[in-house]
Formats: sequence, structure tokens, C-alpha cells
Amino acid sequence: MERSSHKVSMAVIRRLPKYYRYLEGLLKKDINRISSKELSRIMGLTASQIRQDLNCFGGFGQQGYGYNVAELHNEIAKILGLNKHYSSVIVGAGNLGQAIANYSNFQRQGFELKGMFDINPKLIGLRIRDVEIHDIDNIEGFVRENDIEIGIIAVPLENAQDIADKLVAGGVKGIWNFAPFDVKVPENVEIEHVHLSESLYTLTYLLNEKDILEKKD
Amino acid sequence: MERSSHKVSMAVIRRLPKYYRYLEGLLKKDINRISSKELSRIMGLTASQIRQDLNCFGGFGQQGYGYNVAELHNEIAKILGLNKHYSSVIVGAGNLGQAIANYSNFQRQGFELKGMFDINPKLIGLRIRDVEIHDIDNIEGFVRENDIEIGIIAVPLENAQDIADKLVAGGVKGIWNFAPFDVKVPENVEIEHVHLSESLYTLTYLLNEKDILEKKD
DNA sequence: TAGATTGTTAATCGATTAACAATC
DNA sequence: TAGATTGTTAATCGATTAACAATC
Repeated sequence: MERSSHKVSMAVIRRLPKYYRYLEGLLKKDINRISSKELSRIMGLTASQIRQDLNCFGGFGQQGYGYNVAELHNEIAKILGLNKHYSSVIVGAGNLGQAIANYSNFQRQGFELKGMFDINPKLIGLRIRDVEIHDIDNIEGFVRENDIEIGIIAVPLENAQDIADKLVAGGVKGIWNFAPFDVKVPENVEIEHVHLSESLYTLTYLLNEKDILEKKD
Repeated sequence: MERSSHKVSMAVIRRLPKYYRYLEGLLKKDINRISSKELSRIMGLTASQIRQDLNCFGGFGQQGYGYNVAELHNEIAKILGLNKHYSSVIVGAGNLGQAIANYSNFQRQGFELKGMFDINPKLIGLRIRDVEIHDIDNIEGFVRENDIEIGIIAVPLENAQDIADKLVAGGVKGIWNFAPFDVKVPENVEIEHVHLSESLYTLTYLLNEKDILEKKD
């Protein structure tokens, strides 16, 4: 028995946080009503696309009026699961791990950091913002005992898959991976990669695109 | 007079760093030959797509043989502009700025960090890995005098556009933006955004997708 | 030579855009 | 009511996949 909920495409999903961010900006400016046309103008999309995207999840607008900003912001928050609380751990307490731990956007908004892990004995026992750094050997048990839902990987590429396996064994539901390696996880675990060098190399590509394409002729 | 160099689509461009990364992995394993079929298997793409992608830039393979790993790796490095040197500055010397400064992948590979900038008097004058933190008021002059090509923005969203404007005024060619705001730059300046919370919210969406789509029915 | 695999053209698929009736 | 703007269907566009002749 098939549910009518046809999968939403990744292209749409990745635009949702963007809508959420722009709506937050409108809220801050005390704008309480917006049409798809006006939103398309400030976001650089088409009005048609915005309406199509939103209608994957429901009819949030009103003919002749547009969308209520606060309401739409709230609906998208729910779609993104931002009305829920998540407990998390960061594995790797180096520069990147510490930066994520301190990342203010991450601290608020219901993402509770329950623990950090590192292999370096000098770091173990220290605290970042009141969060203790544990020995990396204890990941699996800690994740299980504390019902950790999100595991954040900030270790070198060599160790990334091993850490992912341990997080999964402990029972995390999702992994936010900052290591430059596409760690594999079982189907029932969600994975989101942040490949910083890929982003940087995209920029350098664009800086050189003209020369590259001319040379090809 | 139009050049035959038809623009390469962004979808293709964003796969290039991924090819580069996987080829690097093969190199490390001393594998010196690969077919599009085998590469498609380890990367999770189709062989057809790989051949299409590469042929946007040239015929790097050989019929009946496949691709020489070292050669293809090198060609893609050139396409991505990784054979060149770039001088850069980081604006914002908080946790994120410092993490980027210390990011090892960034330090090697020809990305020279020439200076950092912050508004906080306590940070100004300090050094991160031998790189001095300057007063944020001096950005434009510093960028111009030191021929900085890449400006990295790691400041709060409120200041991001102002910083971008100053970097552009100083003459940067590209901006790597970590602020949660789509800063606008002139057409001749390239921009690459890293929106960390959008990535995180994509993960939380996926954690809740089933519930969301069922509720809709 | 026979087998393998590319480069490239053609077919398919999916995502974006356009259009418009429904309706606030 | 008249005007505005949605939700949704149809048309278009672009990206991915399939197929195969060329060739190493």
C-alpha cells in the first residue's frame, strides 16, 4: 500500500533552509506579508519555483494575498525539524571540532552538544564551553547511554570511516561529516557531508574558468 | 565573435573537486589506471556521466585502456586552478576564522594566508600561525597593497556585506563566504558561499522526512 | 586480431518555467 | 466587485543515461 507522499527532490530540500533564512531576515525587518513574486526578487529565484517548492509540503499561501511571513517561517521550521531537540557529539576536538562546538548558530536552536571526543591525551579531560572531551575509545558506549542522535565528524580523513562506524554502532540517526571523505553509513542513517576543500576548489575553478575554456578551443 | 567555449554547467563544476579527491585516493593506493566504469562504481555515479563531465574539458582517456590516474589527476588540478598560487586574507578572527586559518588542507596547496582581520582590539596584533591579526579598518588598503586574490569572510551576518564591499574595493577576485548571508558582489568577482546551518538543517530535514511527508497526506 | 573502453550522439528523465483557472 | 496572487497543470529546458561507432 503506497503512501501518496512522493519523495521530494534533493534540489527542493536544499532550498528549504534558504527560504527559512530569508524569511528570518524578513521577520527581523518586521515584514509580515510576502508574495512569491517579491520573495523571488530578493532570493534570485523564480516565483513559479517558490510556489512549486512550497506546494510539495502544503498550501501555505492565500490567493490574492501571498504568504504570511511568520506563519511560513514557522511551517518551514517544522518541515526542517527545527521544532525538535537534538543531542549531539563532536568527534575530533582540533581546530575544526572546537570551532563547531563554539559555533553560535549551532548552540542555540535545540542542538545540544553532549560530549566531544579526541584521541589526543592532552585534550582528553578538558572542557570546551562546559562540554568535556572524552577518550575516542568511549564513543560507542557514550552515544548509546546518552541517546545521541547526531554525530559530528571532525577528524582526519584516515579515521573518518572508523569513527562513522562507531557512531552508527552506538545508534546515531544522522552524521554531519566534515572529513574530506565520503563515509558510508547504512540506509537508515542519514548523512550530510561538508567538504570544505571542494567548496574552495569550486571558487578557484571559477577564478580560472575563462582561461581553461579558451585553451580548450 | 563567439568563442566555442560553451559554459560548463554548475552541476559539472561541483563534481570536479570530487573527481580530484577520488583520484588522489587512487594515487595513494598506487592505482595508476582506471576506467570510467570502475570509477563510477567507487564514486556512486554513472560511467556515462563521468565521461560526459570530463569531455567538457578534453579527451583525457584512451579507448580500450581507460584513464591514467596520475595524468587525469593532474589535468583536473589544472582545470581547478590548483597549479596556481593564491594569496588570501581571512576577515573575522573568531573561532571559525581561526579554524580556517589552521585548516591544514588550506595551508598547503598554494593558498597563502597573508593576513587576518578583526574588530576586537584584544585580538588585533596577535598572530595565528605567524599570521598577524590586523584592524578591520585596514582591509581595503592591505588587500590592494598585497595583491590579495581571495577574501575569506568569517564575520557575523550583520557585517558580512560591508566586509565584502571592502574586499571588493581592495580588488579581490573571489570571496569565500562563511557568513549566513548571501553577500552580493559585482559580476567580475567570484563568490562561493559555505552556509553551515543550511547543511545542518538539510540533515535534520532528512531525519524527519518520513513524518513530514506522511502528515501531509 | 579480439577485447575493452573511450568520445559523442541520441533518447530519456527530471527539474524549472510558463500559463491560467480558482479564489481570497 | 475588481485586483492580486495562489495552487496546479502543461510546456520547456537542461541534465543524465543509454547506445554505439571509433579506436587503442
